[in-house]
Amino acid sequence: MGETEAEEQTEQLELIRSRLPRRPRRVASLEAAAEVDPVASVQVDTGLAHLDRPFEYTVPESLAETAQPGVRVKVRFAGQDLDGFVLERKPGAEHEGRLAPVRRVVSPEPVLVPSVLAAARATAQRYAGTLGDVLRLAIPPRHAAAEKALALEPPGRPDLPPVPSPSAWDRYPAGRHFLAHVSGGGAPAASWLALPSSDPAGDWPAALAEAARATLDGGRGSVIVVPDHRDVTRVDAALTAALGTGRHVRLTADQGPQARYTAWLKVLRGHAQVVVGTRAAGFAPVRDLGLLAWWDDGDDLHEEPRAPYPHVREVLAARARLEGAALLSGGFARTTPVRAWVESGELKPIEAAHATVRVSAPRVLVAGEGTELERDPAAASAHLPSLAWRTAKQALDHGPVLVQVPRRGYLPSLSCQTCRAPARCTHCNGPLALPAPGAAPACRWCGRGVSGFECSRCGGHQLRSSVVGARRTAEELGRAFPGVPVHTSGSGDVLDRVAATPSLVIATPGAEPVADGGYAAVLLLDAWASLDRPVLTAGEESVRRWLGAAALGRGAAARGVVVLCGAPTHTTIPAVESLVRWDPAWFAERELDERRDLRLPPTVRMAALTAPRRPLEEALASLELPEDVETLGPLPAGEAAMRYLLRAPLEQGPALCAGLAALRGMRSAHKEAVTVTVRVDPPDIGS
DNA sequence: GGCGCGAATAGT
DNA sequence: CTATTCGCGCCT
Repeated sequence: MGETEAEEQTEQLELIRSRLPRRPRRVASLEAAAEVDPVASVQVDTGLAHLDRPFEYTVPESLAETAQPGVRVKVRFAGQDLDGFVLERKPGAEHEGRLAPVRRVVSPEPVLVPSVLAAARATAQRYAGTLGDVLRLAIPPRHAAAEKALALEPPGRPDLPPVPSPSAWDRYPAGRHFLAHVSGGGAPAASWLALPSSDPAGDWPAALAEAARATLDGGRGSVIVVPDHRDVTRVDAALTAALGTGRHVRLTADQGPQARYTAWLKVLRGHAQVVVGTRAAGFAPVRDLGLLAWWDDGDDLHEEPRAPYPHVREVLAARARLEGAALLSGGFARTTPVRAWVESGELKPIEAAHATVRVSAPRVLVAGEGTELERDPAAASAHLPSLAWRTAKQALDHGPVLVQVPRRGYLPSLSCQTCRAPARCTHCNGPLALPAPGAAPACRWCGRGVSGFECSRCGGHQLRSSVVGARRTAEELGRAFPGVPVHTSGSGDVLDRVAATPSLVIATPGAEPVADGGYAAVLLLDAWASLDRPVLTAGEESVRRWLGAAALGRGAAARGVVVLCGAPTHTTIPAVESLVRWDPAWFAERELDERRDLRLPPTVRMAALTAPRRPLEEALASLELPEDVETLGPLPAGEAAMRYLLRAPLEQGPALCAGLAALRGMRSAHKEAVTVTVRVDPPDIGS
């Protein structure tokens, strides 16, 4: 049979092979080593935590010129050909054994520049991760065709357009100082609270572009990181207005390999000195970096979802420190981490005077939950407070109206329709929830389905979903305002802009389209649901989303109105108050004070250690921790896994991370079967 | 992670 | 004594 024949063939083959002279274990480089600096220190991409360090190789004479620091190379490592970056060339080796030769220079392009290497190292340390992991985030995959197609030398450039005379920074007294300082080669650092502007020449993209222009006037480059693709488009347009064409590039993950690498190469080769992009752009190899800016610190898109999960804020701050560049955090709201840096003096506030705020920001009204619902049948059918309905109705005579609704399935918990008590499982008292949009309610702890719900407080039998999905809301609202065109913008289908003509725009947070001339009114629905989310950041996140939508409305001077719906009215809530007063600085300060009292991030450093019970305990036992680290837990985390939270005072953060990095190295070296996940600054820790 | 090496083990 | 397997440590 075929099988036997195949076996015989294999045997024969093996016989032949065994008679051939044995291949020497190490292929000695027949070629002489380079005369100058014959040793290269190479960061080899092994993917293994305990091998995350440089290894030395000899540089053959034929690669002497091309194997420069920063280039990609192929090297033999543990019997396989691996990729690596040349970190440096040197006359001699520290390694005492025999060195293998660099096998190939993949491309003479020095893609790993010293400044980016330094930032990547700092980032790896900050997050207890490996340099290899960070470099994978920082340097896009090579695209040979792009490398070949792009000219080596920068093209000649036209003069910069004149600087616009009313500045987008006019409303912020400290803003002009900041620009002058950057322009003069300094390294100021600031947290800027932006105000709404219906005029594109005065809005936040224009302000960021102006900052980049001031930096460029001083001979230095800029990196501007924004949360998403739509923001990139807006800032890109503003940069074109401020710099003309050819001075800036956009850098986003969704560009496709060739376009992305081409844009990145333009930065590396110095063709462009200004970059606008999403989070990975934070590592762009801009020459003579003068300014690192990011918009909307609280947007979770600024957090990289791949190990070691760095936040743009930390990457940019590290680069600013290492390169002596200015740092600018902009947003309508201020997050607690940014507030912490304001408090420590690392960032100076750039804020408008109260009088300016009153004119620029829209008027904010609060419609209580449930009140006035029944008086207007049209409002009731749309689940709108009557105040919100009347406001929208009036505003629709003057322009578009934005309705912000929470993301569908975002808060899937259920409550009693009658008394609003959280709905609990009759078996284990766990919270009831809709596992998926449209699915039957079930317990989040024991997984049992719900049959015949009865509220333990009032005996009610009706369940209420805290969140009304965007689609349903759109239909309901359409009926409440007959004859008005309705647009929706949400996950999957996001609108960039809407016209100044009357229309109803239903959007989820972060997907709100910009309206020409600003919205006549903005309705923020389900405030209660937003505030009640069981996460630490529920308050600041609510303020951020509300301000983000409200800032698309016309200012009070242009009769812009915002109605916050479904907010608790029986008590004052700081988040609500800060929106009404348009005072995000006050809220951030208050929120941070509270976190400090409770020893919660960002006033402490936290890390999560997640694994099945046994390896988790082993890992914790072998972990060498600085003195004041508290161990919290373990608590169940997902299926079959447990989680410890480690809490350290900020000054012991580096020591905590060093311990965690050592732990990962040890587990990697010992080939532990199960992975222990380490995450510094874990998101979604419960409140 | 993969591979080579040496110790341990089973087969002769 | 040799063939095979297994576990450990190293990788420049």
